[in-house]
Amino acid sequence: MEEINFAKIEKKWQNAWEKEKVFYAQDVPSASGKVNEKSKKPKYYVLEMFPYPSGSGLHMGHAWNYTIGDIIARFKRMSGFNVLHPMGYDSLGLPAENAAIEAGQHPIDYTNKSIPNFVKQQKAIGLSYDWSRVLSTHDSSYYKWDQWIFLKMLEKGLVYQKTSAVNWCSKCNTVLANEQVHDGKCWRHEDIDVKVKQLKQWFLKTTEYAEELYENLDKMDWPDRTKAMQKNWIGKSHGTEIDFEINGNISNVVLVHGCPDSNEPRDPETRTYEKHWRLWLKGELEKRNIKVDAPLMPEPWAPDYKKWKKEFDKLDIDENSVLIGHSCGCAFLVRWLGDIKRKIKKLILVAPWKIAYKGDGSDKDFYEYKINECVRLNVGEVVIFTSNNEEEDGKKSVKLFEKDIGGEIIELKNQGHFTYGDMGTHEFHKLFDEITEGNVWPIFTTRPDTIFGVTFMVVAAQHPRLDELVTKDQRRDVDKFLKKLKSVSEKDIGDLEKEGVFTGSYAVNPANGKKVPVYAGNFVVADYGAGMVMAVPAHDQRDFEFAKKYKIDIKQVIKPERTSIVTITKSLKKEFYENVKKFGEVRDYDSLSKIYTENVDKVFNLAKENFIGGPWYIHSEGNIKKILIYSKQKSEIFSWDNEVESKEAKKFGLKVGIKKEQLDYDELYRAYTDEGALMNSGEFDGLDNIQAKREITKYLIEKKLGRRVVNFKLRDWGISRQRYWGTPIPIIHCEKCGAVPVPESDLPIELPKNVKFGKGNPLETNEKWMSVKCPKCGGKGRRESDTMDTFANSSWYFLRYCDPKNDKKIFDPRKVKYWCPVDMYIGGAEHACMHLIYSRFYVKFLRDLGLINFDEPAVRLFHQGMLSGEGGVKMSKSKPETCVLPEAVSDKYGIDTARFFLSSLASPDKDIYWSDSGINGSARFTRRIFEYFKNWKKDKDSDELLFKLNKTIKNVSGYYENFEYRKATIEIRELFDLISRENVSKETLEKFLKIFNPICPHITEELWSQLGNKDFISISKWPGVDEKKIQSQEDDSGELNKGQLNEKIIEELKPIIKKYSDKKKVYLYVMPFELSKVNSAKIGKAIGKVVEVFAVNNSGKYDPENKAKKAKPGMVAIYLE
RNA sequence: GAGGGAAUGCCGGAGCGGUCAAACGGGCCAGACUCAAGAUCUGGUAGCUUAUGCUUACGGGGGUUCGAAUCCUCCUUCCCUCACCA
Repeated sequence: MEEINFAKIEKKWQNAWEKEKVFYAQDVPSASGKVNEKSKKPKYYVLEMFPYPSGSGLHMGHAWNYTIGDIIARFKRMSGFNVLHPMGYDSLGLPAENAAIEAGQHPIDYTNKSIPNFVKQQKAIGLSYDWSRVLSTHDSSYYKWDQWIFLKMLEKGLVYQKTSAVNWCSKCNTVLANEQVHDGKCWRHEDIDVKVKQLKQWFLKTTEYAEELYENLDKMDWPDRTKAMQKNWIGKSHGTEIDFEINGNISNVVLVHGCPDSNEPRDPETRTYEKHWRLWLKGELEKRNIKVDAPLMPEPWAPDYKKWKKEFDKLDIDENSVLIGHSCGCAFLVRWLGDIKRKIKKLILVAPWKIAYKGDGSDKDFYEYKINECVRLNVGEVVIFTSNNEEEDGKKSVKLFEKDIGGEIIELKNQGHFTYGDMGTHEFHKLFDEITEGNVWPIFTTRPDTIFGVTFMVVAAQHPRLDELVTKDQRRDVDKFLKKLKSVSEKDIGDLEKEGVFTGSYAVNPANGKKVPVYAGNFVVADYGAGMVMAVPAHDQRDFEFAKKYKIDIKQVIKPERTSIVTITKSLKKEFYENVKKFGEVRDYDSLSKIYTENVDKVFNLAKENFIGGPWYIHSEGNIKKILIYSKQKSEIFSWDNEVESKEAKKFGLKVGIKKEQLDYDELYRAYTDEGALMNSGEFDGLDNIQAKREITKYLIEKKLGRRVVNFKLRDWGISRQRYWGTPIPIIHCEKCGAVPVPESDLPIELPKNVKFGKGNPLETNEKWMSVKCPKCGGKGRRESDTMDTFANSSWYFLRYCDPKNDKKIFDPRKVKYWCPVDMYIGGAEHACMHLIYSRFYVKFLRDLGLINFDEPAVRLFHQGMLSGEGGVKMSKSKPETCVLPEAVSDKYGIDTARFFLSSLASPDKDIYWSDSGINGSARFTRRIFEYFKNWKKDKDSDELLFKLNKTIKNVSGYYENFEYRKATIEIRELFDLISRENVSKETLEKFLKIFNPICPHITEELWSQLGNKDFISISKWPGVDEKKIQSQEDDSGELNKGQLNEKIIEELKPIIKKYSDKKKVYLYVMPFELSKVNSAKIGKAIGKVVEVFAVNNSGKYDPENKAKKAKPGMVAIYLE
């Protein structure tokens, strides 16, 4: 057999396609608005995820990925679509930088060398790309628009900067996204432990779109698993946010009263201001378990520092004390603090007074002292209350205090000197709030129904506000715990035992006012929800374990109702039933119930014999509707109901009957997390817990103690990378103005070539690039040296393909409107959560910016499977021996043979293996085709062939549409098998080539020209289907021949009648239009039974078992009686 | 623990309640052509048997149905994703 020169054929047609721009998509609409020919066709945008061009080129696995898209692009193009099938390179980013460094080259040089190599290889596979649209993200004309989008997001408030703990890979020398960390290891370096580092980072507010990102998924035609993964990632959960008051580490509140003027109304009891807020405040605080010290000072009308000090020295003051002074009390308090030099949490001065009254020198010493500067250092927080209508001296005093100890001044309206006379009330809520500020912790829960079962709280060990909760006594224990925690590497977090430590603080359960301890725990995630959980050990397994470990109360609030239905086998049922009958006559359902009730023990024993497991119990409930038997050991409950079928049993059975003794948690080894009725929950007792969720939430909302919330797991996207090879973030840091956005007109900020690699961020090694003028004030500024995550580039590239060369705008919205969204997006499943969420986010942003008019980037998404080498070895470019190279395959078998072989292996979403013997089989086929064409002589087609041809065209079209390439190859083989048996017409051969073209473009193009065609088969019209040819053949085959329906029915009935010879009458149900064709007498005669025929839509038909619905065209439904 | 997917002859892999001992390919076996091998072509490839026959078979147990690889249910096993998410 003659050898076919595949290389020559491939080159020939690749060059011809290129020269004639065969695959160039026609751009529409043009700027002038003129509509051209191609725009009249429907558009189809098929896109494969663009690669990062590695220097080592591509292997067969990559080639296959692109081929998957190419087949559909070619099919669509022939089917009359204006197809956009572009290719580009994700050349800017970490992978490329790493590869370049490894190769010892500058990333620019490395990339510029790699891309042409990639293009060459891709062209050699015969991919039908529009090469005029190729783009590379490292091109500043591309990443200019990354920067532009960043500025737009900044304008819209979707960008912010914050210091945050980041994942740091020491090998990449950069920050990794959460998604890029697997098991505490870098996604690119499996040997590198990711470390936690604190850095100032730029973030994009992806959370702003969390709701839409989540909800839209339901409407999208994407693979279920991808949608499931994204849903999981975004993690929407509905719940209730409940306010817990935790008066954390306030060890006590100390109140110092002032010295009322002699003419001021005075309270005889307290010797201070009359009806003062002091008493009200004390009461309010004590209600909340906060200790209040409010000593009465000696002779307030003639205050003496030493005497007062003596009184005060008796009090316990520590770093968690809050000290409040009023009026002259402030003067004392500050002086005293200067003397004792102790640390306190907070100092609140209300209408402070530090100036002696004119003309009265007696207590001058009390007021006019020098404030010790250590006060400023020792006091955690200072707040000064004053009022607009305070006396001049008072106002002066405020300034004096503020000068020496600083603090926040709160000026209230018309409160004078904050006495009853000035305020008109003894309630001083602003002060109360100031003391308890931040003590309300909104806690997220999905189980508000268990609120009464809360017996402790757990705050994340990494919670930023943990310190506020730690009391003096517990400080040491907590520190010890935290230290231990840090020594454990993050990768073990999953296996970590739940551990915690008491913080010393107590929270107040808003439902019942009970105090519960607050623990710090290693199992609470700091940045989800509130970073603190309400723990219900009786009904949450994790909490349960924790409570057991630390011997915390477990309070049950849901009564278990454990039921499960197990269907008992027919034979067992029968046997059991026969035995039950021995106990009495069974006439009907009630009599059966009676037997059960009266013979509980006997039935019980019988059940024991008949059914597996034990020991057994029978539970009855008055009139027995069912017997419930369960095995305590297996903790399962079997139910059997004579009347109710197993299907219904589920509906009916679950709620009825089972009474289990209340679970005793001392004996219990696990929490009860299933449904049940509430108990120990006050007014909510007895409510079904599902209902209770609603009711308790409603109650909390009414009391303003909670609210319904939706919580997301999705975090904002940290885009900062401390790397060179990324889009520079368009920000200039000015000494005066802070972070200033670069004006749009200055874009792009190009990456400087002259940088040094090795330590830290290479960009910072180019001083010339770094130092710039501030765009705002013209002063000294430095460029932001962080670059953007590579996913920023790939989040919108598919839009740029529509208008890749536009240097005025990111793209012409009219062009994008025509082409987008992408109709078919093909890429690996590994991008399900990163790239595909980010690009959805970008699309939504650009839509809200008014640039595009659709919501999602791609209508359909397809994940291809992986191609492995012979024997299942993963192909890796770093291990050349594992790789099958397209050029090698091409030389030996021709690239079309490889395309055919891979298509025939399995559906493209499955993982497949390369096999040398397998491709031999495909090579046999391609050779046979060439062989046939060589010897072919024009002739007429047989009917059988025309039937097969048309049927194949019809089916294959559907197969290409749905990525069922394997089935396409099978039918094409079958068709060719028929063709090869005879000499067929030219038309048939041409049609055959056309449907074969998407998979094997080169050889079909070659054979097409051999048949004398001067045009390209690749853009020829897809063959039509002659339905008549298919129809007539099928009729002949007798399958659905309506004239023979009677015979068919007889044949069908014969075996059934044989089997059920005792039945007298046969009812047949047919489709209405077939009724006339069915002869009941004829059939009846043939089978020897009485036959009655009904149309399925006949409402008067006799059909006790509702069989009629089973009838189908050409097929009757049968009922025997 | 949560979610998603899967299980078919020697292998890969189609399978629409009846036309299913189950497409197609690979492998293997036999035959043809050859001195021979390869290539090519033809046939076979669950068992009994050589019949337009029966039996056993689509992970296992049950069920629905006149009829199940296909529908329901439980179980087992495997793969993937997320994983202390309150």
